[in-house]
Amino acid sequence: MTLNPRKRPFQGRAHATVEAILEASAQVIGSHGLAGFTTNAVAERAGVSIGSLYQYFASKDGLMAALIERQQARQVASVAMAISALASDASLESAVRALVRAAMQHHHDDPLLASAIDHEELRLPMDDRIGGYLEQGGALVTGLLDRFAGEIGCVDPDDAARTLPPLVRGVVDAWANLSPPQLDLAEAEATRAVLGYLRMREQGNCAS
Amino acid sequence: MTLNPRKRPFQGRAHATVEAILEASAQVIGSHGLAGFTTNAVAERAGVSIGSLYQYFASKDGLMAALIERQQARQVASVAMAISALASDASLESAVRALVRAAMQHHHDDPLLASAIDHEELRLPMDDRIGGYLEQGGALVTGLLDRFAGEIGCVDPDDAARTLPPLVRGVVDAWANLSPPQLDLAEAEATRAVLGYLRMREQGNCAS
DNA sequence: CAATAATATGAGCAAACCCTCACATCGCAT
DNA sequence: ATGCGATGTGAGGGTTTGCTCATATTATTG
Repeated sequence: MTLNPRKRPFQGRAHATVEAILEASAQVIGSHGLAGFTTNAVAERAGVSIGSLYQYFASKDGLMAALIERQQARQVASVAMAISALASDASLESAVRALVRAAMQHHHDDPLLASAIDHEELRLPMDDRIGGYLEQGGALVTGLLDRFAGEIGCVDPDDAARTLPPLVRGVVDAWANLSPPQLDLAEAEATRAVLGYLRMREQGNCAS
Repeated sequence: MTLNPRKRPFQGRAHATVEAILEASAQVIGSHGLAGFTTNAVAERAGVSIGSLYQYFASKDGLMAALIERQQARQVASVAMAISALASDASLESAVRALVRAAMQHHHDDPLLASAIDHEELRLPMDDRIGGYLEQGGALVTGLLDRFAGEIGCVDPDDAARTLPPLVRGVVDAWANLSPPQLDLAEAEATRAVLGYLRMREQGNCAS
């Protein structure tokens, strides 16, 4: 009944097995949705036996929890990468654009996987396991906002850090899931929304 | 293999049965997620036999498709209601606020259900069944934007109609799913984002 | 080269799954 | 009242599911 891992991989090949299982999970969900996400299907796709899967994951939900954690970590890493790659004289607009691009990558590669993780994250009790990533992501955004404190309205940085990622996510998903996907518009619209949000001045209670 | 309904309810009680099944589906998903969404569980919760369920829905996926359609229709209806309830001299801000509130209702009542529908909508081939609602919702938003054409920047109304609903959705979900939920901030942040998006003027290619 | 620990296997069990079908009940028209 | 179509029933068939465990293979250690 626990969601925690069952056994740690000590040797190299064990680590490779765990990685193959997680990658296979992402692929199965990405192509057949949560409805096709069965432990047998994952094992087959990963090219390992079902027994191996259950040596490292205590249950199907445990596997899902690990997958969520992996995706969260990747998301934070790609945002961090995008920020650190920013030129020192970058404009607010180009900074926002870079962040939007980073966010687009994951969600557009695999909208089925992204929405599945959204759902399972709500269902499973994993507050403690993703809290850290949320905090890291928040810190990255607040750090960036400080750099452009002059250009932005009176937003509370912590609020912005909570609001912006899901905002971008929602807009990007909507445009990217059209057929055919409208990636350019997705980027443009998300950027517009973020910049509009950041620059807005409320009706006067803002210390100019 | 078809997603279409199997038999139409002619008598009143049959219609009640169909409604009970759909409502039970929403409740089951809302409390146990897609993982708990089984046809037997739905029938039991609806207080009907499993046989009755399969008289009106050809398959589990067919039931899901009908549920998605129902939810979409409700969403459009509540937005239409919010718009028509607007005072004729309402400000853009109060109009946006009303729309945000309408959007908040569904997603906050049942975030698990909302995210499940998001996922299944991607997995199932139902472009033809939800296209109409998308169009209706778009028409409502463009109509509203025309009323405030002076106050807003140079947004394409069709783009805005596609961008705004998921934008609001993302922001509201993020704030409403905290524990404890921050409904006031959800409304404030979503409103801010929408107003910022609408009022923004691009860097000059806007026919003032 | 043992010997021991780590890793991998897959047949298969109990439970749950989706869905069918033969039958019972209900409501309306005549 | 009678007939007939519409509606409701639920046991259970055939399949799939999550998961275990006895066993085999591979790596590491002394």
